[in-house]
Amino acid sequence: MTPTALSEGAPDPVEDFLKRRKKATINDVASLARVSKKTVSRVINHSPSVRAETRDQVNAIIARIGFKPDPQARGLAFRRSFLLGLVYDNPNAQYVINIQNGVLDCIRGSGTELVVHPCDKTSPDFIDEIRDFVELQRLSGVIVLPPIAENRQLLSALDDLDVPYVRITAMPGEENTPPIASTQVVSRDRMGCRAAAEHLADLGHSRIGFISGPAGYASARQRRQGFDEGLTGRGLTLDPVLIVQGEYTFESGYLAGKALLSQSPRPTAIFSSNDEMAVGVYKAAAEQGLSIPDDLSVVGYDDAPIAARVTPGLTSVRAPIRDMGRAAADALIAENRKDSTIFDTTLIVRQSTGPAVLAFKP
Amino acid sequence: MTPTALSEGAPDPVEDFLKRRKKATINDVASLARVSKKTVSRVINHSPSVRAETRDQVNAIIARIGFKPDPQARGLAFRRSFLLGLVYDNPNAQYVINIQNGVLDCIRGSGTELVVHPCDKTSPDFIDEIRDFVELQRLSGVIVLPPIAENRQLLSALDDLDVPYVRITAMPGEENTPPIASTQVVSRDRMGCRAAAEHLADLGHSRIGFISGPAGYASARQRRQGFDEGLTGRGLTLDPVLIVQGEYTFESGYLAGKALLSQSPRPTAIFSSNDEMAVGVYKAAAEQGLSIPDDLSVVGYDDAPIAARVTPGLTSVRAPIRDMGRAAADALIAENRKDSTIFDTTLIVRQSTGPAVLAFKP
DNA sequence: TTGTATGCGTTATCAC
DNA sequence: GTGATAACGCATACAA
Repeated sequence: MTPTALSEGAPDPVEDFLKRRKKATINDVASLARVSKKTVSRVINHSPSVRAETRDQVNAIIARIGFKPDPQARGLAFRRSFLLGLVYDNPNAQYVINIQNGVLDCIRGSGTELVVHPCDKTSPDFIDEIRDFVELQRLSGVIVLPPIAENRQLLSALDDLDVPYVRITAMPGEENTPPIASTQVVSRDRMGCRAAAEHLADLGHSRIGFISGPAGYASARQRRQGFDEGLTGRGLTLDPVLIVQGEYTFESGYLAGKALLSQSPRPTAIFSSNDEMAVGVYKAAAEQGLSIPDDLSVVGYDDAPIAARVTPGLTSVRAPIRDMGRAAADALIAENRKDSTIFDTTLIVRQSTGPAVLAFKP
Repeated sequence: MTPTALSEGAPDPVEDFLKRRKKATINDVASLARVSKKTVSRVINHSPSVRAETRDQVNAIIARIGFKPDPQARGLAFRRSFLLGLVYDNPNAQYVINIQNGVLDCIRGSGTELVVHPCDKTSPDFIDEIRDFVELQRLSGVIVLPPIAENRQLLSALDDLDVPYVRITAMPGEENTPPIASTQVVSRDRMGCRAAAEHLADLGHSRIGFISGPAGYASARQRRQGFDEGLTGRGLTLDPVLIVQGEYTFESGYLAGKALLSQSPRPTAIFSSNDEMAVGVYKAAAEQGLSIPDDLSVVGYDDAPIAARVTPGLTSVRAPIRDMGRAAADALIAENRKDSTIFDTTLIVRQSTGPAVLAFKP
């Protein structure tokens, strides 16, 4: 039925309403559609127990007056908001925004919005602060990033709040011992590091430096383990003298690189547990007049934007971080909640790695 | 008064309540404090018309049972949420997260949370989409980033919504012609670029390449203008042949650098309108066997993390981006709403710039 | 200074 | 299948 087909004398109540230019509420829809609020509510929430005819009629009104349910009122009644929370204490801005972009990819147009909430894991009321955030905002889901995704206190607090949450981690299962039983989005850090080790071994390197991540980080453990496995597979082992602990920062990578390169004989290759530190190694190498990859091969982890920008391009292990963010959000938004998702990591070979024979001048 | 001091026979109603382990509401506070909901509400909202005695008594109960007003219910009644929106369509992840971190610095502990909402300025319903977001979430404030902070359609849409909003821009006032009259957080892009030009001129450079930002970007115009001013002050001018337009991306910087360096005589210095492109110039220079700064001086803009990480360190103009994010949030949160804030930019000299005399071998 | 009744916009209960 | 009424948790208008 077209509105203009109505008798000219009686003005269309819908047109009448539109002239008022007021934000439409469920009441307006109800009265214009000549049904009760509850019926409108049923239509909004796709309740099956509405006659098709009624439903279409209500939907027509909704479309005409441009009604959108108020998330706050809806949330109040539902006892939950339509917000996802991103909780992290991670100094790597690039990592955080990659995840964030993935999450945003997923929720775009879904009616759910993303609230970002960094925190300070060294604060005494770190847990309470997050608990308040989640509880107060009545989040419909929470995404937790490493390293606090490995914090058992936090996890059990989230369990208590019984809010759906997803952890992003580097090791499947490991920290999921009871009572923690959350969904995980996992990257196979070991896999890519194994490939990195094999790549270096195949280039003839045997004197290889290793810059690890900070103690207590699952990613640091996994990368170390993967690298070990790769070397072992090639009949090599990591010389304890050539292992330096870094902090995932540029500065720590620089210092570690300096320390490694001052040894005699010096390593012909260095694996750095992230790109940030790898670029620190670049600086250390430049200071010593060493050229990459001729005098020294370098491999990083993350395949951060900087890896493709430095000269020479940095060979690095890529994890599909944005995809992981997307998967995390999807696990929280999707109807049928998924189990954990696991992502492979792959070695991206650029120009920072070359044959050991060139570098071997003791 | 200590609770335990009460008569042992009559159990403390507060203790009684705490045993129930239910989330406290304003009703609980009211009944335990033996006042009406309204009085509790007054205390929460710091109404002056509450007797100090009553206030303290209510606050005591609030503290004991750990009551926190529900933002959703509060928002519903207030007709606004306690959320700030960050709206942007900016490919520079580092920039976005810097702003974001500044905003988060400011709102931490304020009870306000940040909702990030990227958008697509090329989409046909770009404006509508943002309007819906702001209206539906009843945001208490919006922060708009460049380049869409210069989009008049968007600005007037925000004006219509009469939501407090702050724009982050590179040029004070310019695009604030009526009816737009929003608060601005401004960086003096020209200032730093003027300094960059002077720096290069003082090093003896006169054949200087200039890589601009994309057409239509206020920042691109301002940086160009500042650089011009700086050269003019030193009796130099920009050779049109040595001006190439970039897109603020690494790739576009690489191509622009390649084009500039293929000229004969080639420039002895290149100013790039952001760091991303400047690093592209590094790559182009390396390919041509040119060493920085001996054969070529390079200056960037942003002082992004990468500027300090590449070798040699990139001389770059620094804008206090995080501070600007903080200022933007502050303008929206603070009691007495501020006017626009303007931030200076400064030249950070590193190792990528040197005397022209060395580079001058035509 | 304090309380009562009512509204904010939606959903849940339980009738019909 | 549909509707009247009471939540949801808090704020405002108006009295007292």
